[in-house]
Amino acid sequence: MSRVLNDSAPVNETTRTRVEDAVRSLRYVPHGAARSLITRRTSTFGVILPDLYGEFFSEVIRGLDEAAREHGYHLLVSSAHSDLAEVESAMRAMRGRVDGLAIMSPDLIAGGAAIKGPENLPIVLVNCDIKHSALDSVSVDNVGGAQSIVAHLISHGHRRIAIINGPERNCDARERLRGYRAALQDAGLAVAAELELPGTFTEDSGYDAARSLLKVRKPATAIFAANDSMAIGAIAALTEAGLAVPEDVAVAGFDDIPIGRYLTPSLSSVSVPASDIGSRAIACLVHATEHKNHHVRRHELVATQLAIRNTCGPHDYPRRQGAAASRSSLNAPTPIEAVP
Amino acid sequence: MSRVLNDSAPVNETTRTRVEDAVRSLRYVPHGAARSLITRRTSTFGVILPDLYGEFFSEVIRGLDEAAREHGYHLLVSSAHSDLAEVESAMRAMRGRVDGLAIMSPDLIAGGAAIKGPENLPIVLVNCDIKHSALDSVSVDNVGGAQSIVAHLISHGHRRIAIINGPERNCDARERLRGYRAALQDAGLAVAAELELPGTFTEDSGYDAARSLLKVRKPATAIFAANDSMAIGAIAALTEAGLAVPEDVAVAGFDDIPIGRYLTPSLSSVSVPASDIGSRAIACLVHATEHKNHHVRRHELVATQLAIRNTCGPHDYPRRQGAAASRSSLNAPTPIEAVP
DNA sequence: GGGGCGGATGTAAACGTTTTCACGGCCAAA
DNA sequence: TTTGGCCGTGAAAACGTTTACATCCGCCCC
Repeated sequence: MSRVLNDSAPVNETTRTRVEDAVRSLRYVPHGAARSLITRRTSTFGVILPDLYGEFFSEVIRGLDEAAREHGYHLLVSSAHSDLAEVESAMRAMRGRVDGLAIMSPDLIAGGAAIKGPENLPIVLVNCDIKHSALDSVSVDNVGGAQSIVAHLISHGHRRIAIINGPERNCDARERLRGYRAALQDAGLAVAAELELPGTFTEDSGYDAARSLLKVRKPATAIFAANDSMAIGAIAALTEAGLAVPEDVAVAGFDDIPIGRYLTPSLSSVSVPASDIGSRAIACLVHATEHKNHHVRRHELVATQLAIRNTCGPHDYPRRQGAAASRSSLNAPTPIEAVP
Repeated sequence: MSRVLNDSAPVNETTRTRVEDAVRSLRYVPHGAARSLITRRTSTFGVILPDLYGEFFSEVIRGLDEAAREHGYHLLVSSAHSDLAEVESAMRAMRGRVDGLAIMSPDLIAGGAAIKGPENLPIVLVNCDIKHSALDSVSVDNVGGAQSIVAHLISHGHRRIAIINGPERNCDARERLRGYRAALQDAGLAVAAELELPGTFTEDSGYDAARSLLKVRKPATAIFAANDSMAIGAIAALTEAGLAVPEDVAVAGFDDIPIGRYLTPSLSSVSVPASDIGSRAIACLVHATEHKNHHVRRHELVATQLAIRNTCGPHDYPRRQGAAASRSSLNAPTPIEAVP
């Protein structure tokens, strides 16, 4: 009987034990779908992912997962959705199976604008471009992160700083470009078109971009790559061309992938707390379901941190903390510096 | 009407369009739970994960996810389950929400033996210890992989080869130890207790193990670490002690984590096709559901590959393929060699 | 012209829960 | 003694689908 299982009503002690015995002997387990049908809640949040999720997304998923478990929810994942139609089809498939939806789709053009829940299903946009007023959102502070690290390069004395950009339609890439430009303007430096190179977030595209950058008349003394993979490719191209990093050209990336600290020289980058993104997305959904989706929408921006290492030059920049005593360069993660 | 949506019966063209119009105008979306209830299928597989899933597990999940999508299934994940009680509680929570279950729990002691589905729910054990006859299983060929790479070290002329082992209760660790011993015995070498060091799969434990190994009277000339993290820690301890890798001591790991190829010297290891594990687990579940769980059980072993790089010594071992022309050491993954 | 048949559609049962309602005791208060 | 409320329990409705069944109509064939 449901009353003993859920403590939903007072029940006599003798019948309680009688029911419990029966439950045990029949190996009875309540049926989730049937319960969801009448209860109108599933204790499950849906997650819609882009095609290829690498390190970053799997960290986000971990954050989602941990926070979901903490709040007593499960996760129903559905991946490989690059365009709006696919996302909508996935949303349709999840109707009646989830209490809320986290959509991660950084490549979606104006994705948030067109997304519409079937009824009043709570939806949180994770790392999507549009701050859609009807939907919650959690995003990385790409602008701030890019701006900080470019400012850091500027503080090293660099005046000609190039950027290797990400895909045009990717919102992260667009925002990092904005941050780059903002940092230049803050320092009174001109934005030069020949120093803004296209890229596709792949190592190869970083390599190609750096090579084409070497052909510019007045070469840059520093390169900001919009992600770490491209930074790694760029460094390969530079060293191949006989240039030393960071002595001849400084390099900085974005994402702070784990590999970065093991490279020689170790890669300066912008660290984004990926799992925090996931947990904050879940927090949004929990809050939304508690208010039956009648709540004021939130647009959260999670702060990045500078991960200053060796590819951006000697450490004349004031450090927040001294270098930790370490056993070897191999397993000595560079201390991370908070963005001011 | 369900007939037009599912094409389950012939329906007149005019009524079909009439229904379709209504569906569109009412923004109607079928309710998953209700459908599952009557259909007795959910198009969803459950995945039960251990607490902290790193690189390896997130790759497995990707494999699961891709294969599931390919077969028209979703994934319901539930993590943080280190003991049997927790796993069973998770299984209970999934009753009626999934058509099958993939359980990954390498730390479970004899886990498979006690696991029992509520009804006849298809279950596949992923990387668990016991080959339980009533349940399908997909596991890494830890024994074969360890045996291969230790044999490789032996082929380099090493006679005293140490192992840094993983946690006692971890089945991967136990099997890798077995493979290590088998390789030694195949080569007529004695198994020495002082060369088998405990570890916990962490970088620190590898560091500690290598340090204690240096105190042995007749030190080893090669170290096989049961995973890459410990290998990295061990290398740190060796270089700190003034020993050169691989000249003084050769080192090999297991897992082939991406960082390995970026280290200097790059880390020799055993590559396990993590995402294949996931897709084969899904294949098992699909096969099981198609046969209503009345099928002969499978116990699949996925083969590993040797990833021979620089920490195990000069390449006098016959290579299957020549070194690929590469731009730089940074982005030149060492070609992977198939296990014979 | 009637019976049978097949295509199209309406109807009702079923899935396994939760929740609401009603009922029967029982005790306290009037 | 009657009335009202409370506790415990059984019965029934509801959730939103699918499926099996029944109905109806038009048609062909005997």
